[in-house]
Amino acid sequence: MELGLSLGDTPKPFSFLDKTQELVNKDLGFCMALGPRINGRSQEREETGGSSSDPTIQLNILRCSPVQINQTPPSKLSFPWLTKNLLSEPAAPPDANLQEREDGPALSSSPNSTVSSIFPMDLSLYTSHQGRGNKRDFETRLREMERDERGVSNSSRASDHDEEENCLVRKKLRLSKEQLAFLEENFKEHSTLNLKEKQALAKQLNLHPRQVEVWFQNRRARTKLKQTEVDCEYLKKCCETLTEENRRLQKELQELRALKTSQPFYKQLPATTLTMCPSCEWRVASAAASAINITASAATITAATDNTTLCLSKPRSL
DNA sequence: CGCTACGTCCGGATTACATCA
DNA sequence: AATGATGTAATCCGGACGTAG
Repeated sequence: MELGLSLGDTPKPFSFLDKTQELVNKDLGFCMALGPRINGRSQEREETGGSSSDPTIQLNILRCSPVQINQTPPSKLSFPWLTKNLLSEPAAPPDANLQEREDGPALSSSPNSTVSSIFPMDLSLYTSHQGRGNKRDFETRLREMERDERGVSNSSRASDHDEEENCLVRKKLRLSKEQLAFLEENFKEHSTLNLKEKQALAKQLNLHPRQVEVWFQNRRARTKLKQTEVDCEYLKKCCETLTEENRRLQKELQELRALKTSQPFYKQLPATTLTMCPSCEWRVASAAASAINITASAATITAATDNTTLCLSKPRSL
């Protein structure tokens, strides 16, 4: 289940408020909607990826040929270098910035892989140099390594791991513009990945599946954070509006109370108080009704209605 | 059928590094 | 060159869910 937070680019941040407009009109409240959880484990997504514990399926996926990838790509991308590079030896992506990243692991295509990555490899599977690694961390990495071993035969990665292990330096990967664009395009299509998509994406980007997974997790978190900020702004404005409304009504009420003490009978209301309802807004009528409750006896109202019929009549659009 | 252990994935919080002003 | 701010990749942790025994 997920919170019913709508996307910020919609004119109305909370789409479900359409159905509860009356509620919103009457009360300012914070609403949450519950809906089916949409993630990698949802029915339709999961069935494309198969069981996560099925190594056979993983192998079949990862061994697909470039042609297969082109036929069933995870996304309908049309990067100029994508098709070309999938079918040929990877050339450097059109990014000068990538040339500067040659201090990292060099781009290398796996001799055992039929799919050449379109991006330079810059793995950042590192060990903790501050003794922060724990059993869980180790197990997680081990799991990734094992999965990679099952599905991806990439000798260069293994050597990179060794280098990292020896260095014991935590390096932080900076994804290239192309990698980010590629990930963003995929994220636009679906914000979660099943195993198949994750591995295919990792292979194309020459990253570990874990890195792709982490990127999607962080991306979802950023999206949610951004949306929360948008919703906060919306609620803040609602709050300000209602505060102002409340202030105005309080003032009206005070004026009416003052009138009541000085002039107990509506018959004697000055004309100025009657000019406030040329459009007979329900709020005005409501304020007048409050005044009635406060000040008037039935007899007084009866007497007053002669002169103030319009103001005290039932609001038109209540 | 219910229970338990295990594996996996996710969200949220946090850390740590790279980059920029 | 030093430094603080910022962005973000990566980690940690707990919860939910599915599956096998």
